Amino acid sequence: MSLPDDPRRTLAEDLRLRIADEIVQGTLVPGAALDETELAHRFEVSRTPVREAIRQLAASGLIDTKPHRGAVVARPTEAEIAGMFEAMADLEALCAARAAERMTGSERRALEAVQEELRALVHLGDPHQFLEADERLHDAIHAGAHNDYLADLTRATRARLQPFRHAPAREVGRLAASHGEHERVVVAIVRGDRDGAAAAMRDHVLIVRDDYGVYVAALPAAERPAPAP
Amino acid sequence: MSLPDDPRRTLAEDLRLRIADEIVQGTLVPGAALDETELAHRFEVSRTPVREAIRQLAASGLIDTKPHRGAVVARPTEAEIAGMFEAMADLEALCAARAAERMTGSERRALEAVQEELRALVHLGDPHQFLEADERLHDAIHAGAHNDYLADLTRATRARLQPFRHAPAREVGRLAASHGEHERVVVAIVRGDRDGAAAAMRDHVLIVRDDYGVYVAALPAAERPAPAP
DNA sequence: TGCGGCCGCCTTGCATACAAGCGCCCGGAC
DNA sequence: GTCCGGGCGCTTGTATGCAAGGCGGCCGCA
Repeated sequence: MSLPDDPRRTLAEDLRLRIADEIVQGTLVPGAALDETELAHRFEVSRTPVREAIRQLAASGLIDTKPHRGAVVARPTEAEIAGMFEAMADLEALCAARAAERMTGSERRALEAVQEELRALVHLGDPHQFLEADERLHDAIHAGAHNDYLADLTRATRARLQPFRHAPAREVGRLAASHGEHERVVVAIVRGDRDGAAAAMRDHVLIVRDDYGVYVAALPAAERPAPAP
Repeated sequence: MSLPDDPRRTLAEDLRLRIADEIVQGTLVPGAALDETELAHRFEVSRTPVREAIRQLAASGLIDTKPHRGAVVARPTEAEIAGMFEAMADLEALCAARAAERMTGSERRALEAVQEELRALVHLGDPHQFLEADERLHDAIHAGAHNDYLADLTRATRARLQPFRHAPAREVGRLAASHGEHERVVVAIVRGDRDGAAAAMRDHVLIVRDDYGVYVAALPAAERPAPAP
């Protein structure tokens, strides 16, 4: 199962990607402890590359570490999550605005093609495929902004919030609504309407945030994000 | 000289701060190689904590690493630098806008106090002290936005660009001009003028970027950032 | 019986030893 | 003379061993 997939990469880099994946996929839930020895055994490597992977993930914010006390999957407070959602709305809006100004013709066509895909997937009602294509749509917009640094920041923010966007997004009603919100964004971008694209994207992200809020409120208190640090 | 300053922190963390400092201060220039063994000797530690520090710095973007080929201080292309400046303008503008909306009364007064300090320092003409206070002004605005995540992103971006903002900022004429630009920002924030604060801050950052462009153009070709990746 | 301090285990932090990849240099051939 | 290929050295990547710090449990005392 855990053979060294790609001998070109280093073990530490490989582990970083795998652990990050387990976090954003939800296999490792926020608050879960990351035991170096256990991870080393699980991936059949020594502790050294595990430690390096953990350090990198800590720097990227996905996990929290305290000296001599180990690492846990980051478990931000409600206020921190709210702040990250707000920042994500701003960043995504910026990307959309820039994309509206700068996308090439073929980029705009590719964007519309993904949106068409999403339209089809709404009817199929498969949340997994839908979310995958949704990610591609956002990715196309980030790339269309033609600013790699901004795109990286936005993607990193999405990754950090991913563990908190998972469950609510699976509600069926959400798919169609999400598609409609995207429609406004895509139309504005293709038309070159910078401010419209930004506004539509911001609204979309803020709706996602509100959905998350509703979802959390329905959770038993023990499973909610920590209210205090 | 290099005694273990604070026994509470781990060596790796300490090294990370020290190396980051040498980069933003300009002691380690973009493109300089970071030899693990050499750093280990210089700081009188083993390679292990050095490696961990390097991994964290790589994750934060201050240095570049390639497998089996070591680490160098990040040396972004001209296009990448331009993109980071653009993103910084957007981020700082966002912070300013939020600060205009959300700063408390005492935060606004503190902001004005720093601006007063800067006014005095312009006349003294000491670039070092001026830049230090300038940093405090921006920091106060980041904090005033009341969104820690956004503030962190903005500060990280400033840190990454710091090596490229150093030299041109020392021109004497720049100080007075910079102070004037700040004045617009501070007045708008204190007044609660969200859009005005954002616009003024964006202008300020873009002027800094343009100054950098002029500075680079005057440099001998060999010392300029790489034009291609 | 409840509380506080001490001891020991388990985990992380650091050092060192070993392996493996990459680049450079030199030699040979065209 | 130039270009290609192989060996050597230096660097990074990984494993392992050892030390130190934190936390929980246990025991003693009030």
